[in-house]
Amino acid sequence: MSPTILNIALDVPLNRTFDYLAGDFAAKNGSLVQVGSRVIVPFAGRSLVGVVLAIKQTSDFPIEKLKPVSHVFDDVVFSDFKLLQFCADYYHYPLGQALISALPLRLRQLKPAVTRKQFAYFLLENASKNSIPKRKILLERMFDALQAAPVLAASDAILISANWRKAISELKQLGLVGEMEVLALQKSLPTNATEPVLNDEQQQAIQQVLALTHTFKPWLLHGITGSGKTEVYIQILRQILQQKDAQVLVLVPEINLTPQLEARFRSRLSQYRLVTLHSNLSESERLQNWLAASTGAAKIVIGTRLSVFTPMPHLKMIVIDEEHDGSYKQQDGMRYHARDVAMVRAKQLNIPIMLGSATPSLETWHNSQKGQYGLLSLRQRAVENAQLPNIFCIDIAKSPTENGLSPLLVKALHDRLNKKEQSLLFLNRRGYAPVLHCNACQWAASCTRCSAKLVLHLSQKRLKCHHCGFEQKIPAQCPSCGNADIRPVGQATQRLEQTLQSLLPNARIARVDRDSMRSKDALTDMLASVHAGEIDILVGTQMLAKGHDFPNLTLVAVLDTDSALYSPDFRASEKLFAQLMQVAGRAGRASRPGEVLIQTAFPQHALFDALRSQDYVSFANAQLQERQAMQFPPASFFALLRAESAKFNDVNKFLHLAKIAAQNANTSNQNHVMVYDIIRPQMERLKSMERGQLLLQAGSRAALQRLLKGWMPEIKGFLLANKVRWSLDIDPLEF
DNA sequence: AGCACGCCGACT
DNA sequence: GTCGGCGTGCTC
Repeated sequence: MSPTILNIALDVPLNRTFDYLAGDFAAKNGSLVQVGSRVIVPFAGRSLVGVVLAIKQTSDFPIEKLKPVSHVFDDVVFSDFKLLQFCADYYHYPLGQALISALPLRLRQLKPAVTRKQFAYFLLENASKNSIPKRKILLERMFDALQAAPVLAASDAILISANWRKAISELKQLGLVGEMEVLALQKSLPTNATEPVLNDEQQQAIQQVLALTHTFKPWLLHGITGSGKTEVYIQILRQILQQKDAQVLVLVPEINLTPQLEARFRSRLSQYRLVTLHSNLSESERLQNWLAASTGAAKIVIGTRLSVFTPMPHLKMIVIDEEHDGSYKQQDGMRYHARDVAMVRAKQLNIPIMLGSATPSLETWHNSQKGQYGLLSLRQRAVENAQLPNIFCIDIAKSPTENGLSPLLVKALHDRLNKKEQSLLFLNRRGYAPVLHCNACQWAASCTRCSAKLVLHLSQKRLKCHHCGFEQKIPAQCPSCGNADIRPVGQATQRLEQTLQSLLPNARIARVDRDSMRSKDALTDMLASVHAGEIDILVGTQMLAKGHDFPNLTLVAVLDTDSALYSPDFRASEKLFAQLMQVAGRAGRASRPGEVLIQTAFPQHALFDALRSQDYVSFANAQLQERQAMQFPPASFFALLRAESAKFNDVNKFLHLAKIAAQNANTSNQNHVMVYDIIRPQMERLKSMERGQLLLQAGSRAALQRLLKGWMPEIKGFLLANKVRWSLDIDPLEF
């Protein structure tokens, strides 16, 4: 009788899978090993975790050389390979690596996944606080908490003390506390489900989507900030979830998974078990939630990009909020785009998918214009009385800035201060000044490891590289010529804060950037004090652009946009427009009209025209025409081969070989793939690595993929392929 | 990727 | 004499 052979995917950078003997783990009566089982196998002298792809009787490899698997776990069955197989092919990444890295960390380890049961605790009858020994303050505090709440969940107990587990077990030993098992992370939220009144557009959108729920159908929900997109998602999903066992997946950008959003879904869809999957979870929470999704127990999964791969046996709809957001693109390893992967998943499962945005990516807009996606527009603000902000440009040629601020802007800030309204200043650069410059010899402090200038951080009296973390003391004189007159040049948030404080000494100013918001709760605390009206002027970076609503905020100023207007990156205006729309949405969300002031040297730029009228559609259509004329995405498709090494010479040689191979493949396949010259990215050197890249462009995905199919193995065969670090980026966002 | 196997320089 | 440097080559 032929032995049972397991085809297994392993986390190794090889484009193949491996066969093992099932040995003692072969299916007997009940099947012990199944497709999707997690296993441990011996591999090149070590033990690795693998996933069983197939069970079969034959192998292409000599059977006598096959080794038996060392262990088969029964903790998880991950048999949903179709999506990852597609990704492995499309992104040219080894299936095993794609598959294993889609698992929670706990499942990549050589240990069984322990799913700790969750308990809730309660005081036993007649429990008396007097039974607690003296000086056991923690026990007393825990007792008080238990007295206040009927049952205390682990998630509540941890708020009292990190040592809650020990305290609870002591209380149990004292006979004061009992425990009961509860469903993991079933937070009990009060259901204050007041149904908002929907406007016509929202109702129509919901009706249209619900008319086609059992087939693959992509929708673009295009709605300005405050138009009530979330409400549309919720009401659609509520209907979808009424199907038996149905599950839904909601993808959000990294920063958008705020407790508010989670709370809103929880309270409005409280009858369905909801789990989240994002980077702030502990590994054990992530495992619990992932397992809850993969067994079908969790009905709603809200997660960031990686959760697009979460197995969900009864997935019935996918929603992608803020679909244009760059954080959906994985920037290392398998460089997938979660929005695109979600689209494939929806197609494979034959279910609807909805992309929501105020400023859709041009790729998505293009698809909606072609009729491939159904377009649902929300043009009205759902928030009562809310008005669109007025957007003005301040021409810095006519009103020159002093320390980064034009007099017109300062006056506007004064006005708000007098009216006791809040203002927000955006400057996407943290630190004190972006450059430290010598007036005598034009020297500027730069990083030795990166091709970047060091940023001056005056508060810490240090120069820092924002790319590699390099730091040094501020030199007393110019290291190049000895001149003592070296000065900070340009504006960054710390300096802006300082300037504002001296111009407006009575204003209460707060700065929000990565430096000032180091600690875990700093941002939350800051947002609370803004809401409480304790802040007049906020100065901040990107961090402030998203999600936060300040009802009393009536002025938003944007200080430095011009570098993006004429950037070599063809996506720069798309990104800038989206960012400015988002920022503008921060102003005047309540009944007060907002004002947005943009300091620029190019007030006549077409981008600002579209922005002033909040006219995404004409902006997007104009951009699409430009892209069409230039044959840039979405009018064409890119693949980018990146390489880096300590010596640029190696990078160059590697890319040169790759280029020749691509050209040859092109002619022999009669392909029409454009192979560009080797170029260096804007950041030529990063962390002491010299970088280079080779761009391929084609009129269709198929043509590009045809070339890549033969090209990739060829590249892997180059001797230099092991000397330089390289990666392939399909549909790259950054160059 | 790792880890083993392999062939040449300075150490208890 | 051996410990260990990291070059190349294979992993079911």
